Amino acid sequence: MKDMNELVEMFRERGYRITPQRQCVFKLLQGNTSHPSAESIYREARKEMSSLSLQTVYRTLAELVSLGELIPVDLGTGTVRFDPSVEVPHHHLVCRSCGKVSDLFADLRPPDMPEGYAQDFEVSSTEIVFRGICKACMTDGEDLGEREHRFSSK
Amino acid sequence: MKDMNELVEMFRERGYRITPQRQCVFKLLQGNTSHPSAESIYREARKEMSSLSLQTVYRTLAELVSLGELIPVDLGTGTVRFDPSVEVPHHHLVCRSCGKVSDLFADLRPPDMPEGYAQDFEVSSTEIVFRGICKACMTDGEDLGEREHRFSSK
DNA sequence: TATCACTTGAGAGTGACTATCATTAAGGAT
DNA sequence: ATCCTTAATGATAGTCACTCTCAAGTGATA
Ligand SMILES: [Zn+2]
Ligand SMILES: [Zn+2]
Ligand SMILES: [Zn+2]
Ligand SMILES: [Zn+2]
Repeated sequence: MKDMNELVEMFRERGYRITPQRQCVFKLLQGNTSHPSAESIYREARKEMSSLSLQTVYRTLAELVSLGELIPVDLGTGTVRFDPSVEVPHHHLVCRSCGKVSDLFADLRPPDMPEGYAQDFEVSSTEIVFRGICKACMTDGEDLGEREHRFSSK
Repeated sequence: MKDMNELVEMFRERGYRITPQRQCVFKLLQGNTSHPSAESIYREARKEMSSLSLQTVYRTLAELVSLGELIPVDLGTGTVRFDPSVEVPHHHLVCRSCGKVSDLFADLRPPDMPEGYAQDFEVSSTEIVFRGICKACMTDGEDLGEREHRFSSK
C-alpha cells in the first residue's frame, strides 16, 4: 500500500475528495500487519473521530481494494480482513484458536497445477494457508480466552 | 465420509436417533463432490421431504462435522461448504466468477514452513487454494450469468 | 463565499447462520 | 402393540457482517 501522500495524490487524480474520514482510515492502515477487519478499523478510528460511521469505513476499504491498494482476505474467520501488504506476495498463518492471521513472507513457490486440470481451470492466483496454533495460544493453555471468530473452516 | 449403513451404525452407537431427516441429509451427501452449502442441501432435501427445516440441516451437518465425517470449507464464497471427501486429503479450485469449488486430488506436497516461523506457530494443516476461472465461465463469456457468492476474497 | 457534485451517516434491509422452546417422535421397556 | 422417556424437530426470533438508500453535509474549484 502506498504511503499517505501517495494515497492522497492518487485519490485527487481520480477526482475523489480528500476527507478527514478517508485520511483517518488511510492512517490506520499504514504499516498495519494485523489484517484488520472493517469492524476493528472502525473501533480504532472512532478513538480519533467519534463521528465516523461504520458505513464509511466499509466504503473506504472497498475503494482501496478497487484501486489495488488493499487485498481482501477471507480465511474463514468470520469476517473479511484487509491486507495492505500488496507489494510483496506472501502467505498466511491462521490460528485455529484465536483467529489471528499472520504473514509468512517467503517465496514458497506454490506447486503448479497438474496437467490434467490445467485445461479445465485457468488459475490466476495460488494461496497457501497454514492453519494451526499461534505462539500466544500455545502458552496460554488450550481452551482459555475468548474466541474472536467462527470455527467453520477446516 | 462413511456410507449410509456405517453412518447409521455410528449414530446408533453414540445414542443418536435415526430420524428420516438425518437419513435424508446423509443420502444427499453420499458421493457428493459439489461442496454443497447448508442451503443447497436444504433445497435438494425438500424435494423429497418438504417438511424438513433448514435448522435441522444445519444441525445434522454440524453433527457430521463433529464426528469427522464432513469437513467444513470456507473459501470466501459467502457460505461455508461441506466436503464429504475426508479420507483423501486434497486441495481446491475456486472460480472467481461463479464461486464453484472443485477438487484437485493430487499430492502437491505443500511446502514446509521456513525455519524462522516454525517456533512461533504450530502448523496442523496446510491448504493450497487455486483461484481462477472455471471452464464453464470461460466459455460462457465474461460477465454473463448470475453470481452465486460474494467476491470478498483475494 | 457561492456553487454543486461528491461524501457522509442514519436507518432499514439482507443473507447466513444460531438460540430458544413447545411439540413431536425414536426406541427401549413392558 | 402400547407406554414412556428423552432426544430431535420446526417455528420463531435473534445476531452478525455486511449492503442499500437517501437526505443532509462538505471538499474543491471558480
Ligand atoms: Zn492464537
Ligand atoms: Zn498478509
Ligand atoms: Zn465459474
Ligand atoms: Zn473437496
